[in-house]
Amino acid sequence: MPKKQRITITDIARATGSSPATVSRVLNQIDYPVTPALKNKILTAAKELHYTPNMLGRMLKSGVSNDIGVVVPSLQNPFYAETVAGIERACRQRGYSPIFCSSENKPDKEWEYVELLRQKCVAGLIISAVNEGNDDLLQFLSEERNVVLIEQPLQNPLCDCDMVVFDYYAASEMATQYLLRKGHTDIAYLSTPITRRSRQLRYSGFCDTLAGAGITFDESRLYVKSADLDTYSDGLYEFNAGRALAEDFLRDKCPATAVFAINDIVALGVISGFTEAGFRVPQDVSVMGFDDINFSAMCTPPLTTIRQPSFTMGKIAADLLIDKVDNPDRNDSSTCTLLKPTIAERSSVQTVQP
Amino acid sequence: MPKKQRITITDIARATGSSPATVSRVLNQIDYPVTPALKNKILTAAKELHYTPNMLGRMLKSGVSNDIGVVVPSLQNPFYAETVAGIERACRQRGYSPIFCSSENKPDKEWEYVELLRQKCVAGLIISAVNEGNDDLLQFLSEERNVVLIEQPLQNPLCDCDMVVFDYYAASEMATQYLLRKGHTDIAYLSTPITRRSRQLRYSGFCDTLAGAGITFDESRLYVKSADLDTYSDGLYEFNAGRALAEDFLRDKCPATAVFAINDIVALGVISGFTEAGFRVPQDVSVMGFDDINFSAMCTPPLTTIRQPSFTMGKIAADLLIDKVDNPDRNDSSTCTLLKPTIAERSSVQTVQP
DNA sequence: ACAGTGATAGAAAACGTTTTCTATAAGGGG
DNA sequence: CCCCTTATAGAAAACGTTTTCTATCACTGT
Repeated sequence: MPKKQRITITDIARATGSSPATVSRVLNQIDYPVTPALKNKILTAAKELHYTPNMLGRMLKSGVSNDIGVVVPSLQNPFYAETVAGIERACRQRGYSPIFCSSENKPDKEWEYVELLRQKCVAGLIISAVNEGNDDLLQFLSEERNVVLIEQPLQNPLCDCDMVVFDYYAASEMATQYLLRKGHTDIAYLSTPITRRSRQLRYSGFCDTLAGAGITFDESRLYVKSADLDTYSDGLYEFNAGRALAEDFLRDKCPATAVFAINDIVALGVISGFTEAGFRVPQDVSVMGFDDINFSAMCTPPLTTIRQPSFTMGKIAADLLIDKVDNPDRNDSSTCTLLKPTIAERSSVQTVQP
Repeated sequence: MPKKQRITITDIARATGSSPATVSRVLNQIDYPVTPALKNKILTAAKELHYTPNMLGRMLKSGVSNDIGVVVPSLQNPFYAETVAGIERACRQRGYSPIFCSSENKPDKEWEYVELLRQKCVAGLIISAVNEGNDDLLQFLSEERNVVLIEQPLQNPLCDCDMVVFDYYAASEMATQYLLRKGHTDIAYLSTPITRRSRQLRYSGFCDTLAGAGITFDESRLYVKSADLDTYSDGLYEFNAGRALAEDFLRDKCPATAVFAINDIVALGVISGFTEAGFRVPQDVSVMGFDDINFSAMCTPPLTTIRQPSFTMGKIAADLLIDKVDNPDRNDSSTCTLLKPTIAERSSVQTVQP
């Protein structure tokens, strides 16, 4: 802030008749002998002049800021909001500041932000990458040490960097098995386009589990509703897709006892569509969500869904990254943490009536 | 990032046999005569050496970063998530980067972040202040030029700084009038503790409007549920309060035809509580929300509520702030933008049956 | 008495920019 | 032929730190 005049370390040196070097040493509590008298004089001077250190100077000297760059698709999506909260928690605890950027799922924006953060000399970077991103990004991820990839692995196997990702396949397996256990053998899969890797994993986990139970998934039970990506705003885009999917489903005369939605927001849209058409959830049809965003516990009926520990993911990723940042000498090979899902059993899935 | 070795402006100067000064001038497209030949040589060198500017150096020189500090209570609360999205949009458009901090509604954290952001030499600050904050903060807000206060005004009238706030009183008036128009004369007010100024305004708007219609609000219809602030996590705290409030309300034998909730999340909790007890919304009791978070459109029944343009608020605040930052010479007096509410009429409020 | 040591503190360099100031050459007007 | 301007470009200072390198003491042990 361009105040009247900022107090610097040199001002304090002048005021106390000492030197910037000594002031710096005192203020940073560095292990260096300074007479208690002078030390006190400096400390009180700093206090009464209202000295605030200028991080810029410090950073320039050391070449690295104490910021952690974070690139996620959106801060409005509650799923990422939780992740980001976990990241912020870990960063603040350890003396770092996160800088958040919303890529809006656009590869070019994503890359733009990565470059911006690099210019700001962030100490490290956490990124939930748009599917394959761009080539520069892939190269960057492989070359750069202080990077952690979160949420989903990239498809490109070349890219080796630290990752903290969900076990989407296992999660989907778990959900499907739950539905089977509840007696559902006729399950529809409702989704927005299955493009991101995380979605492919979910879908195949679903199909494979059915197959394992001796059920071949009838492709006619796969409902996919595309939508204009330009209207992307995490607000209602997926919710509306869910409503449209519900319509399609009902137009086919409700051909299943349960519906597995690609995520909670779509599930909410589906429930909305069903309710509006006079179908009750779960009495007439069960709905299974995916993610367990906060609101899944708040809606009516509360959503039975797969819990992804997104806060934890953020926390772990940030802690891992900061460990690397704080120990620049250590040079372990990349790790890949796979986060296990749990089931949040609530009221939108019912045991099928014989 | 501590890469092998970062390319600096000096490297380019050396590579092209010129000087840092000239390189800087070329790269920043400053109006200064440089022979086209040299200019080109520098530009191509910069490109093939993969030069990335070091913002730190630039900032140190100018004394100000191109960051905008933002302090809000929470990034998980969808209300602030939207605000923050508006702020990010405006900042990026104009070449600034927002730095978000979650105060968690704690005055000491709030102040801590303000100080941190000052150390980072942010160009300006946007803050949604916890009620009265602390004294240092009040002084800071009055003294500092590049600050914009959002969401709610402070109680202390001394504090003059730019503001972009909601007209909570008018909003509450509007909601109450809507309920009256729908035939509700017996309205209960369900709230978490009415501490923040924004809540006091809402409550008095409600009471005054009733009084204006010749109805004196019976204090027994005011339900307030406190909760431990330590367990504050925007996730479920207010939702659970809403559920508890619903219980209290029903224990009193549902003494009103409509319920006005302090905000949408509480309203969702109230609806959840009602539904669980077998009361239908809106057939048995109407519920009016406040804020219009995204999920209010997604729940069942969709919530009738007061729309606060939170994205717009963020956008306006950021634009205003950046205007001031970009014109350091201009020195207008403080402005106060009052954002007008609208009503989001959905399905949780019914016309009262005669 | 004298070199060696430890305590204390300042001087100066460095980080990567931007900007002011100075320097060189070329050209034009007298 | 000299002075003044203009075009061009480098030198150097500056921003606020941190850190390395010196410098001055006052001791100690011999």
